[in-house]
Amino acid sequence: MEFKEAKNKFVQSWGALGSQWGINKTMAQIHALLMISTEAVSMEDIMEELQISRGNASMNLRALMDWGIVYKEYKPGERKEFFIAEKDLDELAVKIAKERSKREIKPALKVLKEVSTIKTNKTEEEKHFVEQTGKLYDFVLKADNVLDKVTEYKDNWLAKLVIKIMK
Amino acid sequence: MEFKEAKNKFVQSWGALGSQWGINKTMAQIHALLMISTEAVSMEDIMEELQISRGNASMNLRALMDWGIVYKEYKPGERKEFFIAEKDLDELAVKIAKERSKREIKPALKVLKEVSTIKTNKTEEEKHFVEQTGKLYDFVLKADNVLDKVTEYKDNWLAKLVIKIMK
DNA sequence: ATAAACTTTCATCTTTTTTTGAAAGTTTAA
DNA sequence: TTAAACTTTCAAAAAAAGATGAAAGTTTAT
Repeated sequence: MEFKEAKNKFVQSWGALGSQWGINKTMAQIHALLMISTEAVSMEDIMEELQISRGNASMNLRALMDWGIVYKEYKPGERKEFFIAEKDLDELAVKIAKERSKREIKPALKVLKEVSTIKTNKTEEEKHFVEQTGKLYDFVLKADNVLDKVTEYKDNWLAKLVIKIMK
Repeated sequence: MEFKEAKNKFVQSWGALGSQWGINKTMAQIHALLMISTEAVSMEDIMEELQISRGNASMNLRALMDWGIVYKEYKPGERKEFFIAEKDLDELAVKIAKERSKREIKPALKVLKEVSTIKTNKTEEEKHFVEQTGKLYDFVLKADNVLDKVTEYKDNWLAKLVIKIMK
């Protein structure tokens, strides 16, 4: 396999993986592109490489920056903006974990807490509902705490976790 | 909040959470419905409760069974099929972890291995590509191994993990 | 074997998500 | 200022994903 083919395969696959996890394909592709680039890339080049429109590139780059995993960079003398990805994988994992916790897990926990604490549990059905959603709350809360710990460890959390879990 | 409202809120929220993680909304809603049901539910009742068509119910129930988190149940005397969810959360997590590993992580690893082992790394650009995708391969491989361990522990893996990680 | 009671399939329709591109907005240099 | 060089916004178009429902398929009881 030659370089260009490999590069393309990587970008496409990363995009496909992203969409299976609720991340827009183009966003994941841009991220992939930046991950393997040695230097900051201009919007023009991203558009060219992925064959996407200016608007699309702009919006997805903004989203990546909102996630805190892509940064703007200015080159002296150059008027246009360049983009660079967070390349440290531990840092990347932490950022993503933090963000998904904030955006999705926390709101879900809020709902689970609300619905699992209704007072009117007379029937079997209602008792079971309260019990089941309560268990779910505990479970999701624990899982979220693991994400927090990941954030805390920060450097090489995965390696540390692997060592611990492997006993 | 009364029971019916809480139930509806839970089903809707679970559906929304699902779609943020690449799981079709209706599939997640059916799963939510079955999770909180004391007894097996017929397709008819699912259609009625979620206001969806027969075809939709059929296809999503099939998908849930493919994931191994919903089972068919036959009631004596009754001709129609009833459905019941895996209610043990540890078991549920294990099933999902296993399935996503098989369907998504493993294929991604295959691609990462392929592209990170191309031989023609002459330029800086190519060297960096090989290095970066190689790191990604190691990282994803380790993360996937954690999923395997989760499967191995099976009972109360999350609690055990929490204890270990909290030191 | 027949028919009633169900379930599955899939071409087509609907909804949601993503993309486009041109106008509006912003920044910089002169 | 003005205008060139860029970026952002957003209404409209396109693409992708999901839902429908009726016909085909299956199972069971008689």
